[in-house]
Formats: sequence, C-alpha cells, structure tokens
Amino acid sequence: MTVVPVTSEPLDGRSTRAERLRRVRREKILKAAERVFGQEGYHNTSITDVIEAAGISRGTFYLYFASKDELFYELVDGFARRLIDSIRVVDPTSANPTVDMLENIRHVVGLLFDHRDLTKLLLKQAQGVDEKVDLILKNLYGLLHEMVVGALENGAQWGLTRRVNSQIVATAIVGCIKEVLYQYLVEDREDLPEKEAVAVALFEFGLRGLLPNS
Amino acid sequence: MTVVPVTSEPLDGRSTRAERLRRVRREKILKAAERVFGQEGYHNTSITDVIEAAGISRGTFYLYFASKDELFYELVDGFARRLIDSIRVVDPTSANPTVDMLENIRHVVGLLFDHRDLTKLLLKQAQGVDEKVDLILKNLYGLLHEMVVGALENGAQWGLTRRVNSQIVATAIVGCIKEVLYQYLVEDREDLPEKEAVAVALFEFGLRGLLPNS
Amino acid sequence: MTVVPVTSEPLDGRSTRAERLRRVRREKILKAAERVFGQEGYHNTSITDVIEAAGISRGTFYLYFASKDELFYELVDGFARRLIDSIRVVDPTSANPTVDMLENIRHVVGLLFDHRDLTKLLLKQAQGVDEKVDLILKNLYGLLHEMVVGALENGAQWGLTRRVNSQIVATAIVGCIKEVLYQYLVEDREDLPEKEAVAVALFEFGLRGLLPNS
Amino acid sequence: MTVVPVTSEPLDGRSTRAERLRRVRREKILKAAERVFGQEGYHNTSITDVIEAAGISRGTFYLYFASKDELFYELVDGFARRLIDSIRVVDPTSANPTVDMLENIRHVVGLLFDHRDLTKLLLKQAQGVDEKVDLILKNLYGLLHEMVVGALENGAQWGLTRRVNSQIVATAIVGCIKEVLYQYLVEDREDLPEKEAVAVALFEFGLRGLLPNS
DNA sequence: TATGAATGAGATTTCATTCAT
DNA sequence: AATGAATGAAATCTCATTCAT
Repeated sequence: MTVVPVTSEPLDGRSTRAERLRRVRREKILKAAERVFGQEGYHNTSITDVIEAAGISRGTFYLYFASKDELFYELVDGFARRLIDSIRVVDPTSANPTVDMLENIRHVVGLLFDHRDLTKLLLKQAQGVDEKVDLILKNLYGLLHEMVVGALENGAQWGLTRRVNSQIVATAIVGCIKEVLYQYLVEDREDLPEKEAVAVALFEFGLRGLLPNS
Repeated sequence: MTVVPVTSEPLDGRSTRAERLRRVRREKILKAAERVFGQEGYHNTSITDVIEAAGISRGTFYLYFASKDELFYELVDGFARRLIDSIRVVDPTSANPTVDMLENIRHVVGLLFDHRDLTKLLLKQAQGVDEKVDLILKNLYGLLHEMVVGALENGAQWGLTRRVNSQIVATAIVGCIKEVLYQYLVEDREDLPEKEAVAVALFEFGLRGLLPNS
Repeated sequence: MTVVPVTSEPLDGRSTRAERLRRVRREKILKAAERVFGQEGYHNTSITDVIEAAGISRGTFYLYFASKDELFYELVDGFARRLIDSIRVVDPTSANPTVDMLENIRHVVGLLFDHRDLTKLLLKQAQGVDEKVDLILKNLYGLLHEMVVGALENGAQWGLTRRVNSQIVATAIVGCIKEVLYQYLVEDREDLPEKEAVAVALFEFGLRGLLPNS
Repeated sequence: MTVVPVTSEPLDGRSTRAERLRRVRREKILKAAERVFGQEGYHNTSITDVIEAAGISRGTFYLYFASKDELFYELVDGFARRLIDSIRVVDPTSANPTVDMLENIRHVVGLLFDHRDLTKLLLKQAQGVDEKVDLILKNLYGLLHEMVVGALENGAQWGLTRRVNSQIVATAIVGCIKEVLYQYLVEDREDLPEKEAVAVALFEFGLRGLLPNS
C-alpha cells in the first residue's frame, strides 16, 4: 500500500513539482512561439504576438525567457537537438545499407514534416538573427554534412558508391533535402506528393543520377 | 548649313547627362546597400548603415529611393533580372547538349560569385521581408524550376536522361545548386574549391548519381 | 453561503477600476494636449511637447492614442460633443423666450471660457489639419447655424422678431459669437469685460441693432 | 525726337529694369503662393508646391525670399496694406453717412472676393504660423475694430445710432463680416447669394437688429 | 542669375524590456 | 509568481534650406 502524504509533499518533491510546472509553462510558450515565428518569421513577430498566442502576460514571458533572442535560440536549439538525435549512422556492413539510408531519410523527413513552421523558418529566415542561432545552424548543417561525407567515403570504400568529390557532393545532397523539404512544406499547395514519393524520388535521383540505365 | 557645337552636348544631351548622373548615384547607393544588406541582413541594417556605407546624407537617400523596402526591392529585382537574362535555354538537338548545360551552370555560377553578399542574402534571408520581394523570388525560383523540369522532360524524351519524377527531381537539383553556392559563398572559408571543380562535381553527381559504374 | 470579500471590489470591479484608471490617464493627456495645442497651435506642437506637458514617456503616449492626429481628433470631438450637449433649444411658447435665449448664450459662453485654449484653437487654427476634424467642425458650426436659422424663423413666425434673410443673418450671428469669444479669450489682455457684460451687449445688439430707439 | 540708346542703357536705367524684372518675378511667386497656400493651407503647403506653381526652381525661390515664413509674411502684409488702403473713413457729417458706410462694406467685400483663397487663409489658418504675421493680423483687425468703434461712437454722438458698449459691439460687427465672408467664400457651394444681398442683409441686421419695427 | 542635388535637424512611431503592484 | 502599464532607444521618413555648378 502506497502512502500519499496529504498535508504536504516532501521538500524535494515540492521543488520537483515546481520545476515541472515551470518546464510545462516554458514548453507552452515555446510551442506558441514556434507557431507564430513559423508563420510570420522572426522579425515580423513581436513579443506581443508570442504572448497572445501563448495566453500569458508580458511580464510572465520575461520570467521564463531572458529575451526574444533567447526564446528563438531555445526553439532552434531544442529542434536541432531532436533532429540530431533522430539521425542514426548507417552501418555499411549491415545487411541492407541502402535500406537503412532510406529509412534514415524517412525518419528525418517525418520529424521535419511534424514541425513544418519551424522547419521553414530554419531553412529560410533563421540566419543572421542571432549569433548563437547561427552557430547552432552551422553546427547542425555541419553535422549533417559530415555524416553525408562519411557515408559517401564509406560507401566508396566498400564499393557501394562511386568515388566523388565528397565535400561538394555532400553539400549538394544536403541542398537537395533542404529544398525538397521546403517546397513541400509550403502549405497552400494542393499538389503535394506523398512523403513516400518524395523520399523515393530523392533516393533514386541521388543514387542513379539522371543518365539512362546502360 | 547648321553648325553643331562640338564641345557642348546636343540639346537633349543635357537631360541625358543628368539622367546618367542620377543612375550612377543610384548605382552607388545600390552597391553600398548590397554590401551592408549582404553582411548584416535586411532587418539588422538601418538606413543609417546604408547611407554611411554610401557616403551620402539621410535626405539624399530619399531622393533616390522612396523607402527602405523599395531599395531592397530594386536590389533584388535588378539582380533577378540579370540572373534570368544570363540563363540560356539548352537546345537538346545541339551537338553537345551536355556541354551546353555545363556552360550554363558555369555562367550562372560566375554571376552569383560576383555578387556574393546579395546571393547569400537571397538564399537565406530575403523571404518574408516584403511581399513584392517574395513574389520576385517565387518567380525567379519558379522559372529556374520550370527550366530544369523542361530540361529533364526533354532529356527523357530524347533518351539523354532517365525518366524521373521531374517535379521532385527538379526541386532537388535547384536545391543542390542553392546549397553548394551558399556554402562556397561563405567568405571566411579558406578551403574553397575552384569554381571549376564545383561545377564539374555537381554535374557529375547530377548525371551519374552515386552508384558505381556498372 | 457565499462569502463576499468586503475590502476588495467585486469581480468585474477590477476591470472597471482599470478602465477608470485608463480613462483618468487619457484625460490627463488630453488636458495637457489641450494646453499645448491651444498655446502653440497644432502644427507647432510636437509629440515631445505633449508628453512633456503630460509628464509621460513617449511610449506611454502611444499606449493611449494611436497618433497625433487621433489625439487632436479626440480633443475636438469631445469638446464638440460637450458643446452640443450644452445647447438647449429655445421654446418660443415659453413664458420668456428671450430670457431663455440669453440663458443659452450664457451657458455656451461659460463652457467656452472654461476651455479657452481649445476654443481659440478651434476658432482660428483647427481647419485643414485633418479631414475628420474638419468634418466635426463643419457639423458643429452647421448645427449652430441651423439652430440660429430655426430661431430666426420661429421668432419671425411668432412675431417676436423681424423677418430677415435668415441664412445670412444666422451666419452673421454665429460670426458675432465667434469673434467676441475669440477676442475675449486672448489671455494677455487686462481689459476683459465680464462674461455678463459680453452676453448682455451681444444680446442687445442682436435684438435692437444700432439704430436709436424710435 | 527721342534718342534711344542702342548699344547700352544708362546705368540707372539698367538697374531700374533689373529691379522691375525682380519685382515682376517676386509678384509671380507671390501669386502662385497665394493660390497654393489658399488651397492647401500654410502647413500643408511645401516649398515644392510653391515653386511648382510658380514654375521656378528651388534655388531661385531663395533668391527672392529668405524663407517660407517670409514669403507668407509678405503675402499677408501686402494684402493687409491693400485692404487698409481700400477702407475710407466715413464722415458722419456727409450727406448720407449710411450710404457711405454701405459703400465701404461693398468696397471691402469686393476686394476680399477677388482674393478668395488668401482671405479664407487669413480668416481661418494664418494665426500661430509666424509672430510677424500674427502681429499684422492683430494690427489689421485692430484697425478694423478701431474704425468700427469710432463709427459707433461718432454715430452715437451724432444721434445716428444708439449708445452701445462700443468695444464689444465693434468686435461683434467685425465677427459678422468675417463669418459671412468666410461662408460665402467657400467655393463648392452652389447656393451662394449675390454679393449685393449679403451686403444689404448684413447692413439691415446691423442697424435694426432682430426686433420687429415698433 | 538660375539651378536642383544635397543636406541634416527634427518629426512621428515602434517595440523589446523593466518594474511597481 | 503573475501582471500589464510604463519606458526610451532607435527606426523611418520629411522638408526647409544651402551650395556647387
């Protein structure tokens, strides 16, 4: 039988609850900010927009975030972390490395589609807002780039892919992903192909290029 | 016999000269603006920054441009026009269509490298600043996209390329170009490959993909 | 049993109190603006003048008024409303219609004397500042004019006054009032006659004209 | 036989011609300014408006007038002088002093009708623009006022008019004239009575007041 | 003398941030 | 902890005036 204290919680329990509440509040603000930043862009969004979307007062906002920049930083930072976590390194000795790669692409694409607004923002407007944000983006894209470079070099070493200028080609591949994503994240298009079709077409193009099968 | 003065200009010459001067001064402001917008971004750049960079007074600026928005619009519009003009449609029946395509890429890449700051700005920050600018960008990228789609479909029809989902693949190709450009426009990198290497690597990757030659 | 707290206000009382405070502060700004606009004129008065006179900061001003124009509009509109409310239609069948008329003049004159600055401003400088303000003035003077026209025609019908060109004479009467007011509102005159003397002299002149009693 | 020098004019003749030209130019600018100031008001009229209306360049304007204020001052000053010149003192011992007075009113009204724009401007917006202008207006209206006061006192002394509070009544009479003028100077009215009717109605009202003939 | 491009002080307005309640 | 009124630095834009040609 579990005894639940009635009158008061243990000291650290209380602090934990307070912390949890605080985190929940922060999360609520971050979610609202993601929405408004994503829809209007960083510079066209005022603190007023954020607090109205979050349903809090101006003063409260500054209890949770030191500044507009910091809010944006946290938003980008959190998303970047989740994105990085979602990427799995492909083991070229696995049974089906290409299947793994496809899986990886699907995975990341899925996460990004779940955060359309923020993704669009990161792809097109986040740069130049704040130095710390720029650094995050640089790191994020740098990581992506290095992973692709690694994959290309591994692939070449194992004979799975051709030898290419892996720096340039990695950049190109990252660009493919970014652009395709961006285009298919724009909401008011009716002609959006399925995620599946996008992933497959990208994959095919990347592997085989445009030349006809010999 | 009519005597035409040699030293002075013809009657309408006066207005032409004034106009020329005016255009030169506009150009001076546009160039300064390109520099500061490109380095600091649109929102982090004030009119004060622009006029200081251009070496003119506040009032003079408004003699040449109606507003900060209009300045930015002209900057983007002018660049978009030059960019569009620099693109030549590839004739698939020519002796070497692939050479033509490579030439085209070289051409555009060259123009963009000559306007690093502005290109970076257009690629990463110009969206959401101004509706008219958004429209220009949409048209510019739309045109690029349509050209690539056309090339893909022509290529497939003539047996030069495989049949692919031309919409998605065109988007991917545009993305490749954008990203590679952007990365190699960032100034403080010492390891920039030559333009030539970039063009060739992009080209190879696009045509052959990553799979090894069978 | 519901306990109603005694010291604090009822639930909607909070919002009412806030609103009251807001109205008080608006009133404070309006009063300061009346002073500076009245002394310096609309165009010679800057927002800086207003906020210094009101003892508030720049930002606070825009918390209460959307623009300098709107401030002026509210000032004029509020005054016009109070002025119109202060005018009572004279019933020609009353015991002493002429006494009523005199009372009316006294009433309006009193209100205007209590708002010297604003009155001077309206009489001499308010026109052409803002279209909405022009409309208010047109309506205000139009109303005054129509009332005088009505009084003249009623008076003639009841045999209390002569038949005159009521349009022109009404305009003249309105002009008398305006000018006399204006002259006796100029502050630095020491020789101001009493309100009473002004009202009586105007009244006498209007009724009897200048010709000697026959 | 008059000898006209062919090659060059006498020294003072040349300067006279130059002066005349200068005066003509000034007059042209003043006329244009009267038009634009009268239509848009002092503060809504820019130097640009004036020089466009006058068909001269910006620099030329400042060759003829030291400032916008000075231009306005000259405009008002010149008009005030002509107005004062047009007023003739009524001699109460003349055969028909009332006829003289009516003649006077007609005269001034005629001059004002010939300068509608400027008159409207002086009546409603000129005050508070410039101290020197304010002084002119004060003097102008002061003179008018004194003349009317004099007429009233003369009239009373000679038994032509009743004894009234001549200060207040004079102010009232000036106000009548101003207001009637203003109303009938507003251009877009179709129902304007004839000048004649206006003068007569004013005159009748002023002399007899509103009470029915006993 | 005439020109009109250039000037810069100053106006209005915005908005991220602070602070008394 | 929460509120929202108050703040003021800084932004954009105007326009009377100057000055080199």
